[in-house]
Amino acid sequence: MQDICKCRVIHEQVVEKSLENALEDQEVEALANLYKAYADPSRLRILYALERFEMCVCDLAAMLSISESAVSHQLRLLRNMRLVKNRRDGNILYYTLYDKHCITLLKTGLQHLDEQRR
Amino acid sequence: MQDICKCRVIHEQVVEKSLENALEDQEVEALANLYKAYADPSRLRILYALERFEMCVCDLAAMLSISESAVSHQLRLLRNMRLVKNRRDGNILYYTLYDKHCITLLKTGLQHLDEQRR
DNA sequence: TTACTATATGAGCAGATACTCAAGTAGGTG
DNA sequence: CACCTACTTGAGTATCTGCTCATATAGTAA
Repeated sequence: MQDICKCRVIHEQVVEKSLENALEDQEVEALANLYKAYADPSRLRILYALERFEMCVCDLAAMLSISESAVSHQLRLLRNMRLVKNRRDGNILYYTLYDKHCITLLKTGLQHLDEQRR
Repeated sequence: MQDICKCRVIHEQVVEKSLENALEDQEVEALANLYKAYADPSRLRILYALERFEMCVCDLAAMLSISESAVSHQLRLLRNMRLVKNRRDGNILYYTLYDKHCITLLKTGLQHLDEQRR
């Protein structure tokens, strides 16, 4: 009567066990943010290109056919996520992947698509 | 003069080569959509739980503490992306992962976070 | 048939996201 | 110093997203 919970649970044990095993809030949040970083065509192209070449902002803008400002905004996000880093040479900033395992998730995604196509 | 392109390209060769090597529009789009499917805490929890248990909509709703309608919307997205499937038993729909490699991308993400923590 | 259960679906809305534009900053050059 | 270049940043905006609510549908049971 005073139980406000409207959940009608059909398989209570399953729900309990999955709650025991569930990821922590913080971890799920961080994981979702990681995927969000990859969940945009422009950012995917940036990461994919930076695997092969060190590039500056205007190079990336030319490659993507979008404004340098737009690229810069995306790079900030990727920087905050520690997926890319930059080094300064004069007044040009050269961007590269933060480290090698940044590309692992991208390749796993491509593989997933490839396997799904069959 | 009649060249409308405003791109000032500093490293023309790099831009050319990355364009040659670039992913196709369709492929990038599909890849971004795949990551989008994983880029939400509720969906991540659903996928993570379904790796271990077959669950119905109201079980998932109870587990996530969100409405069954919300779960159903998310499941539709995951179904469309071929990440989950269902089987009917009476009037209960039991959801499972579409196949084993649906969880590969999730585990790769978790590994990424783990390596980044160091 | 009617009534019920489990789920799906469409409309609507608040918040997030990806861009543009304008202004700002850091380093180089005259 | 002034001025330029390469880039960053904040505000504004159109679109997208994830939810709620109300309604619809598929199967069960009487």
